[in-house]
Amino acid sequence: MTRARAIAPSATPLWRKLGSYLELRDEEKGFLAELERIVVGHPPRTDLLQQGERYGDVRVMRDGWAMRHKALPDGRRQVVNFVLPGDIIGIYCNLFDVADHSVTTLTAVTVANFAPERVVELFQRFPRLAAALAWAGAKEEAIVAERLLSLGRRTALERTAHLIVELLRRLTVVNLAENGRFTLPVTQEILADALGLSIVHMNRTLRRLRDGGLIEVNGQKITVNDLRQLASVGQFDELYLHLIRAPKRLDQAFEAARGDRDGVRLA
Amino acid sequence: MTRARAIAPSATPLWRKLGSYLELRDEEKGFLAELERIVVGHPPRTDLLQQGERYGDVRVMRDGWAMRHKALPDGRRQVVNFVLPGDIIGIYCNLFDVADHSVTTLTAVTVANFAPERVVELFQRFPRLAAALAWAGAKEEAIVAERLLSLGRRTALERTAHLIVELLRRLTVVNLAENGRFTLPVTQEILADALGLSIVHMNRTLRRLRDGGLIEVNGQKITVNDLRQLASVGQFDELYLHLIRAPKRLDQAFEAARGDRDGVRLA
DNA sequence: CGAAAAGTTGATCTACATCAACGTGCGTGG
DNA sequence: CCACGCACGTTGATGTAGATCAACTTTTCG
Repeated sequence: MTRARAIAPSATPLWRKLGSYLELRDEEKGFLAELERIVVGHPPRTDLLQQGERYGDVRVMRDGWAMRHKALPDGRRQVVNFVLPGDIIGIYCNLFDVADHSVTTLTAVTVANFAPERVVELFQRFPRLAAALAWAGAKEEAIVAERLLSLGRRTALERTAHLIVELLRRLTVVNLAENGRFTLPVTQEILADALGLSIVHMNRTLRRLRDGGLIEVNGQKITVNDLRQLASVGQFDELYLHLIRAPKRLDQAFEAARGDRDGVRLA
Repeated sequence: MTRARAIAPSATPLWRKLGSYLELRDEEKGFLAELERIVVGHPPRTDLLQQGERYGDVRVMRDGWAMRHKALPDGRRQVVNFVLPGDIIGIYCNLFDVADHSVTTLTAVTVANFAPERVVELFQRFPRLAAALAWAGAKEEAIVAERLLSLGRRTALERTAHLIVELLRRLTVVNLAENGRFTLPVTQEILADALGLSIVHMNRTLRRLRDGGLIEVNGQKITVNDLRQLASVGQFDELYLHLIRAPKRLDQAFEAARGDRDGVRLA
């Protein structure tokens, strides 16, 4: 852990993410800025959270990649999801005491830390933010459920194609990919652990996609050459990503509710 | 769908679930009772929600079993989780428009329905309930993540043992199991779809557990004879279930926050 | 520049899938 | 009341996707 410092309030990834669900008000912006006041850097391959240990502060990813993973006693490991800027680590930790998973950085990373009590405060004072966070959580679950479908019912080739398309879509939304090209700061071993494959088979599967001309890989750069075909191989249906077609949807919901409220109560 | 009727407010599974996180206040109880006012019955093997279709009302499971599942275009299917009394279906549906999964009843079922707008109202008026629901959602995600670990890294035998132990633990908490004995209203095909196995291999795997004397099966009744060993085979570590050791934990969190509030704000 | 980490490839093995057949209980209609 | 059909369970034979083992190359990095 390095460099703890205060920063001026400004648009952060979390801010932008929540801002895509609802028009943030000044007091909400202020609260978020305050939550993200303390920023800390961590080098690659550092544990931000360890399975079996107590939760500490809540963390907001500001920059870099991490992975959420679980391990069996004998060392077998499953990567549950990748943590991208704007994602939150351990938001409900005042309720769980011991972590059932680890979070490890993949790149150098900066995260904001705040005390778990602030979450309670947030629920009390900023219901709109609370709803937005709950929504973000639901979206994450949808991604994990889709990965479950992959591991349960897709072949190695399909899984791999699917994951690459998913990452491309997610990264494009946050401007971390363009022209089908993005950085995947991950070894084949980690990829294998995300897809439930052996390293060797992971390697061969990537090779098949490369040989088929669907993707190009050099170093950690991946380029998707034929998105249409890759998505088709992976049976990719982006329903589950719930990318927002009607932005500020939450805003509308809250507006509507405000109108209804007194008329409907205990009807 | 049959029998829509109003019922007198009383302890429902949802009520009991949230009540284990915090001491419900009268107005909170009132609101919950109102949410669950309209109760509807459905026969077994009915879709409560269909992948690809619009969400309708929010539903609270009151009685019976259902499953949450996703399908690939070619028919391959993955059961994501089992839905038990007290679980909520589609709680954030005012935010997603199209369902990325289906929910199908396994037994005859009664569910309560309410309009998605009520969720917004709940966030505005009852922050403690909102937090409790968010927590419940996080617990569900933990279960899905653990299943992901199973499909990715556990063998068929381990997965199966793990799932049986998990169900036993979850059902025991809500008094739906005793002495290691419970009803699993599920065909081997559905079990296979939950564990990412073929029907045939599911059958053989169950047989191995039976032959080993770890479980007994007749009809839909499962009896766990040797929980210790079954848990060991499944590498079961109940961390992820987050069964409550410190009940009313949320209560404490809210109490603490109330004290802090003014002193800390914008410190 | 040297060592460790990561990637690659071939040979072999195996857990699980697929195919095929048959048994069993049960609801329904003749 | 029987029989027919159908859903579900069971078991054996065989096929295969992906694991494991082993060796080697390339890249990374101190």
